[in-house]
Amino acid sequence: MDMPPEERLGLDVKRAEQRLMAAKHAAVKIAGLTVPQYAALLALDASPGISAAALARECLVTPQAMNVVLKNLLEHGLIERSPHQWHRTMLETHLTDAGREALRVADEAAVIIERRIADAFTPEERATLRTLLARFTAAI
Amino acid sequence: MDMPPEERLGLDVKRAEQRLMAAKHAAVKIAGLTVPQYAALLALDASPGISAAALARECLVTPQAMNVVLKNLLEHGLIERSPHQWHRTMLETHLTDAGREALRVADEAAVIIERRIADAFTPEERATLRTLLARFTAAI
DNA sequence: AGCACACTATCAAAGCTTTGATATCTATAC
DNA sequence: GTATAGATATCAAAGCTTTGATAGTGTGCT
Repeated sequence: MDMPPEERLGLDVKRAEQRLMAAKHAAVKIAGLTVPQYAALLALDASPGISAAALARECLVTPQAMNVVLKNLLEHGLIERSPHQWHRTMLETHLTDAGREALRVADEAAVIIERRIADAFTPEERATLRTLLARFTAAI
Repeated sequence: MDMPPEERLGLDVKRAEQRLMAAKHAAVKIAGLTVPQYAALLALDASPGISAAALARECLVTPQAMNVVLKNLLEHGLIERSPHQWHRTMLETHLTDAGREALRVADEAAVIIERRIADAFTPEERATLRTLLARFTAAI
């Protein structure tokens, strides 16, 4: 039960991620999107016609979670899903024009945040942070 | 729309936090707890009788979110809440014996993870990581 | 051909989180 | 004494996430 908070690096990572998510949430909100929706649209734009399962892997969530996100995007008319040619068990997902527009607006705001973060570090510091975080992840 | 992923540090932080949460989730699960429940019990153990609102601030969540967590803990008999003496609008929250035991079991497993992470770095590296993460947070 | 394995989608349950809105009580200022 | 401001709890709605379970479909091995 005794471990000084100074050594609990988990808290620092969590706090950083929490602040990042809060900022991104506010940013993409102006496009009427949530962060998971923005992430899905971004991946969808890079890989048109991708399946929901593949999209889930890309976004590091479970297929069920992605399903809910896609359901909401569908209801808002930002994507459309159509049955695949031979893979009858597969649904092809594509952005609609409204989806592309929402993504454009959201990405504009989101990039501002990422740029502000990136500019706060020198290239060497960025590399150091990435290396340390990679070791952090690997240690778990 | 164009920003090379190499410069998007947010992804690295998110991945690290995600892996950390997954590991902690598995750890505290053996005590029948979720991570937010574990965090609440930990803070509750450090500050007996604290109010739900104060607990929410401690755990960096909204009072509503904490309310749900406490409701579940209450149903599982891990905490008890009683009206405050003069602050009639306040509820004092305390751990039950079952709560203390669950916290003990969960913390034992959780500390193993934090220790494994801490041991993956030298003290200087730990300090560097904390500094960089602080600047990361501040930049947002 | 037949069978096992892997992948896809989807339903259900449980839980966390947020924003927004309400009601009550305390404390401080006037 | 009253009024305003701050704090507390709580209801409701919307959304994300996980684990568990079900069912159809494609692929490759025997």
